[in-house]
Amino acid sequence: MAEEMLDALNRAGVRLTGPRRKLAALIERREGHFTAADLLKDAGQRRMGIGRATVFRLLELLSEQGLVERIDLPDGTHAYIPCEPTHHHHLVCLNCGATTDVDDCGIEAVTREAARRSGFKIEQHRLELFGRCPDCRSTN
Amino acid sequence: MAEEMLDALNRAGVRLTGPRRKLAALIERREGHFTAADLLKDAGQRRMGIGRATVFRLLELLSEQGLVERIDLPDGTHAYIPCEPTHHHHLVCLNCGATTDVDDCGIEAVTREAARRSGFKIEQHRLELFGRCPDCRSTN
DNA sequence: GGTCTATTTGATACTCGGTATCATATGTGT
DNA sequence: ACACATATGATACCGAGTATCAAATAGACC
Repeated sequence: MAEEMLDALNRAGVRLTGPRRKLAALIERREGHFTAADLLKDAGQRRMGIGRATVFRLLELLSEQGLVERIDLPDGTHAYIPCEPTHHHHLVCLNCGATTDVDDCGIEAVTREAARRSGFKIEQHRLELFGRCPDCRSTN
Repeated sequence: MAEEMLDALNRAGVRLTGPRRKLAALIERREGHFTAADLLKDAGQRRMGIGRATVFRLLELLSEQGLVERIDLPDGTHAYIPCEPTHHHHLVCLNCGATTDVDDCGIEAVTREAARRSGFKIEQHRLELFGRCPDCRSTN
């Protein structure tokens, strides 16, 4: 998956620098969603001298390539989650932070219906689902 | 609608202070979504000496009562929109900022399907639809 | 209406996520 | 190995939101 990110950076025509490789590896080791601060802390603990700005810059790049997406948690904070660059939605575990992607299981119909009722022309939508993953569901 | 807000504040057991009345009136005059900064500017222009903190405090109160909801625009910024305190979703015009509410037109089925596929127990969801309202659709 | 007190207020200072700037370091095509 | 465009990290900055706290005030009681 770090490979995937580096490939994507290549495709985007940017350089494969040391900091970017290191950060990609750190993102790979993460589970569930994470914040920019989490990544920065990871990097700090390993004494890689990686700057704040670099972290944000990489997250922005990856997000342009669709390999990472920024979501808004129910408590209003922002988090990033690694994902596939196809259209999809996210399921986020409120307990452990695990995420999975779900593809369009019928949302098109919903947006069409909403458009019909409101007269709007709908161009984008965002659906986020929150709950408990199978693990957290059983172990408590 | 300002009435509605003041009623809700009453119901919540908080005081109906001057600043709260004034802000409720300002929110009423707004169209579409607005930011805390917008409100603050409105208040500033009318030389009501209303503090930053007060604005945020009222928005929080109203949001607890479900009369205002904070949404995340596609560009990542936060905005508030006045709305009814029932479960619903928002349709936001990307051109003029107008919003309307749409009730659950089939989303339950979508979340059930996503739950089935993923094994998650879904507890909350958030759906935001972005597009062009009837006016902006025709006039450009 | 006047008094009293808990609640609210606004000023100020702060935190936190994210961005701008800019001199220095480094990837990469040659 | 070179040259130069791109990326980096330090620093300063910005804007949304929160904490603090002394001064103001809503509203319950008389």
